[in-house]
Amino acid sequence: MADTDELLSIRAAELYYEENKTQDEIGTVLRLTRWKVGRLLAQAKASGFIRIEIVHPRARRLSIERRLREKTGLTDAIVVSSAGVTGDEELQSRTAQAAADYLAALRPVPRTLGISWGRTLHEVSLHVAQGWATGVNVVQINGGVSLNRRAGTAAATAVTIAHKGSGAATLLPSPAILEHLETKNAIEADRSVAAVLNLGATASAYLFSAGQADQNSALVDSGYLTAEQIAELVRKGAVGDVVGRYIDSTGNIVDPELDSRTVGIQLEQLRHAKTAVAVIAGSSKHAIARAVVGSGLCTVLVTDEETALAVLGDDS
Amino acid sequence: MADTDELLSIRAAELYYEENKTQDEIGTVLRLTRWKVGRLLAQAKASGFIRIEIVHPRARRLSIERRLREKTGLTDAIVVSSAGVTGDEELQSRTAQAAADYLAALRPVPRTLGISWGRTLHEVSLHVAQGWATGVNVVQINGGVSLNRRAGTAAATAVTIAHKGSGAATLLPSPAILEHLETKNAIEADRSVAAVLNLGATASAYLFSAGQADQNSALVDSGYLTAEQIAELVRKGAVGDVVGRYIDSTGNIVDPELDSRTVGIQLEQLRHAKTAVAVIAGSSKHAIARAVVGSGLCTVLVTDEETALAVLGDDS
DNA sequence: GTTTATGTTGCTCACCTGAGCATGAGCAGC
DNA sequence: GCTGCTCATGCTCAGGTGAGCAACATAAAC
Repeated sequence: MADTDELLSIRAAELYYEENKTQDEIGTVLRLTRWKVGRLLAQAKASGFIRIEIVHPRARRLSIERRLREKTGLTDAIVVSSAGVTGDEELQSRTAQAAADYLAALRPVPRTLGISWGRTLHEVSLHVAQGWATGVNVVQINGGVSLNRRAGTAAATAVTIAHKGSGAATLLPSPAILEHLETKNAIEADRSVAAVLNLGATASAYLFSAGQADQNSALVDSGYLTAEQIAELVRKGAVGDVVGRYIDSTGNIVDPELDSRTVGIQLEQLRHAKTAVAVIAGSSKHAIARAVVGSGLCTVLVTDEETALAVLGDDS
Repeated sequence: MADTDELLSIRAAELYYEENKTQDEIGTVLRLTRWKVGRLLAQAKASGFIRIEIVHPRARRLSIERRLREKTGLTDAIVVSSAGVTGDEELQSRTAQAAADYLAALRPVPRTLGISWGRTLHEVSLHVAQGWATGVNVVQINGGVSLNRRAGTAAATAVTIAHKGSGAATLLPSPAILEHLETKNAIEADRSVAAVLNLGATASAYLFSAGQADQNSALVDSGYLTAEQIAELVRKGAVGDVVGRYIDSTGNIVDPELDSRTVGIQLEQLRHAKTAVAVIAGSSKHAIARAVVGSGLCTVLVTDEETALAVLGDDS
């Protein structure tokens, strides 16, 4: 009986969804009343036999967003669908697009926006809509200019976002990590750097990404850290970095000594920010995404479907 | 504008399908009238952004069935969905199930049913419902008893289907292919064999499968042909076999000499049958399925989604 | 400036659909 | 055998939704 009903509900679903017949017509075909058909259809939906997917680069997964808001303390969550996606490349592009859209729709429009840098943020900057704000002040919140050609993109990211928002970019003229603590203290004390750091601390919103702890990290690429140093950090429990600071799965700094030589905003400042938007996408960033959300480093998470599910713990 | 509308239609679709909101509610959220929302939704559907899949082992693809009936001359077509399928194994099992269901629902119920043998038909026999007919006569239409242990299943297939239909099985006591033409003529002339062949020729319905032309063929497994012989047949244009007879993509016999040594129903008899049900599933059988349908060897095709699309020529 | 062709918008209406409710069959316990 | 319970069934009714239509805006052509 239950078996017959299941089969019937599938037949009904075929006629309803694939042939666009009305429940009444289906009733005639299957010799059922239209109410029975309605109930079978409801049953098919409830049993999960009907899968509705929105296949579009800019499609979002609202149900996952809701669950994220409810289960974590996030103010907001943006989850892009990964239906029909081919690789991590596209996933990150979609997520960057979504982050750019979110930034443009953010209310109140931030007067001062603190941003980090990296491949993700750079892509976000490319997608930000022209005229997303009027007179915004974009401030870098972690060091990274110079050192090699990659650094150019860090500045470009800030400048592009600022320009598209009819504003100005304030760059942080400092390396991300210094070799000696004294140098770091000295550079932070320098007026030009201190001023930028102070401005960053007062930003009305933050937009940043996170890096996974492996040899593909942007910090390795940029020459700030070696693959060996990363391996050592991983041994100590590091899952990734936020604004250049490596954290473990609970959100704590992994290596205080290294951290003391890192120039930029403190994680506590991010934790206390009213609006901190984290953009994290890709299968390699599940762990760091979890750590960021779990330790309250952001109030808003922009991510992809799989990463969101990992944060929710649905991948077990 | 078209771009804005597209994005809007995606947002609307998300709210409609994922959040189960009414079009009116969506209108309020997106600041649109409910008619505009309705139109956006229709547009999203028409553009193919909404993909509705019925995920169930026994789900069928009615739209493909309809296209098959229209584009080819088939009386009927059964296409099982391959949504969420893991391998060819499961695909064939689903298709066999569907074929069994079709047989049970066939009207008028066949008095005499001619069947071939093979892995596919054997699986169909397992799925046929108890009591699918009352007093059916199941006749083998191509040779294959004895020769090795595999042959046992050929008899079992016929017996099982007959038994479940409260009837008797009539086996064809002959090998599939004989080495010498004289032996074949002699065996065909034998009264016990001739009687079965005559009975098979008068069957009110036929149920058969088809084999691909490669070394995995059942005819190779059974020892009737060697891998080299198959290779030679392929060189001559063979795409597969139906009731032991190898055909090319246009449905013509590839090797008349070999064919003359093959015992069983003639292809022309199948072509003139009022009801000839072909059960063909799996990625390796696309070519033979195409040949069977294209040359009118069956009036009904039971297959899987991918094979059906291949028959329709949608894989180009 | 006027006209015409085209596409968009908001509406009416008829139909489709889901929720809630009354009915009656089937069944276990007394 | 009767009672009370559960559950499937068919119905009423209150929305929800799509087709068709008239009004309107827009833009190209005259």
